[in-house]
Amino acid sequence: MKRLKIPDVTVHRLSDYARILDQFDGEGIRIVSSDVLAARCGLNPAQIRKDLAYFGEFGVRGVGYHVGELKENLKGILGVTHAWRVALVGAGNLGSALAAYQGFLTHGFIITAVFDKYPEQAKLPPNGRFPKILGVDRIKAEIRRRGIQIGIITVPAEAAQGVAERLVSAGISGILNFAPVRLRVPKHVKVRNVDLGSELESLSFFLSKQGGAPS
Amino acid sequence: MKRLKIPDVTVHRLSDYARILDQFDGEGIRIVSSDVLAARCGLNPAQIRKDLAYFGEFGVRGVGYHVGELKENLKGILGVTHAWRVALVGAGNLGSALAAYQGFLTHGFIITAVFDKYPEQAKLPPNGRFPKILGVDRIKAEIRRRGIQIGIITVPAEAAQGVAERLVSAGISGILNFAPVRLRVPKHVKVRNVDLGSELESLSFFLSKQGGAPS
DNA sequence: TGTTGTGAAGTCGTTCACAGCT
DNA sequence: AGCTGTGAACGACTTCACAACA
Repeated sequence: MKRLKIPDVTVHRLSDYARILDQFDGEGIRIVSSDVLAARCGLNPAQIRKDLAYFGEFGVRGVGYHVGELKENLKGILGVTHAWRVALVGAGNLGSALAAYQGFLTHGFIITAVFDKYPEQAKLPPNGRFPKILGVDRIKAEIRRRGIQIGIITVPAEAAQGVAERLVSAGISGILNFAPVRLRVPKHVKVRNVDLGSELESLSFFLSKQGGAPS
Repeated sequence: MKRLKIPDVTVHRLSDYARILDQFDGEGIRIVSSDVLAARCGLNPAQIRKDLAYFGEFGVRGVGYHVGELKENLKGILGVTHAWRVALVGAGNLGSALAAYQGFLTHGFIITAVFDKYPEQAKLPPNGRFPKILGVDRIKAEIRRRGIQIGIITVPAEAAQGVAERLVSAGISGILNFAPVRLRVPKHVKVRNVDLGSELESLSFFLSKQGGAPS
């Protein structure tokens, strides 16, 4: 086992592996080879072995990997053996949807607080299982009080940097940012950007090249 | 101007450049150097020059780039000089929010049709500006009739592959996929995946390494 | 025998450094 | 003099190919 910087792409693939192993597990498959796993991910088998090699030796030569065992190992590596508490800032359309979106729960992330600049005006999630929406001025206090570790930013671009600073000063060091801006944060803070506009523009680019010009 | 394969990362950066040039434009800045632009993006200046060099020579040596001109050029390259018509499949929490989300419009993407397996049960967007939700069985006919070019998939993982196939058979060749599965599509079809769970797991990984273990 | 784990080779994207223009 | 455009150097990630081994 080596102590190296892990490439971002590797971490993302680890997520994929874990999800696919879950499926195999559900199908009653006990052992997989890197070949089979690679086919399911659309990757080269050596890629998988190299990714895993960053963290140890999980396979059995001549046999393959034990599905359940590898899955548990991956969960441990990803840090999702226990749930993380998440704060969501910006309860507009997108933010409210994420708060209501079940998808996160299965991955071990619990939205524990929701903040908005105008808590009264915020669009409420369709069901009532979510915490009351609080003003952004309460970010620092509530995040500390509730032991929240991850922040999701779904405010307009202009407000994103300010929110990021509040989150950081509240002690958060992981941010999932949906605003189309590059946040400036201390280097101990990890930011992942999700820019839906940019994703669509990327599709637009490829479609244009193929002659499928827009209306 | 060369005819090469453009790296995906380059296309994404072009989006960034276009957005930042828009900001400069708004600030009344007429000329930028690759240095200034790079600083704003957090990149190396040579990176920007290389990215642009895939498509032509847009700058003036000894001077820099004309903001408005470069911006228009980038929009042309990205294919966003005219609006694209988009279909959204899956009107659950996430899908409804995207339908209601204004962010796309500014980028020149118009959600022209929304489909769901159970159109009556689907959560309606908060405002009434959006098309009636149609059954997934009408995908092919409606997409063709309305000349839709891009599909967004926000259905559960199990349903995503089937939806992708319907979209492709309707003639769509660009898909933005929010379901956590690798879609199998013909190679003329471009798929961009947005996996929110995986993004959070990636944050989880980095937080765990830093000792900020979850609850 | 079959499949892992891994050094070496290969590929692709980034950064350097400077020639070429304005 | 200053900044772009670009070949060459570099670095990072991927794939190959095979030794190690159950």
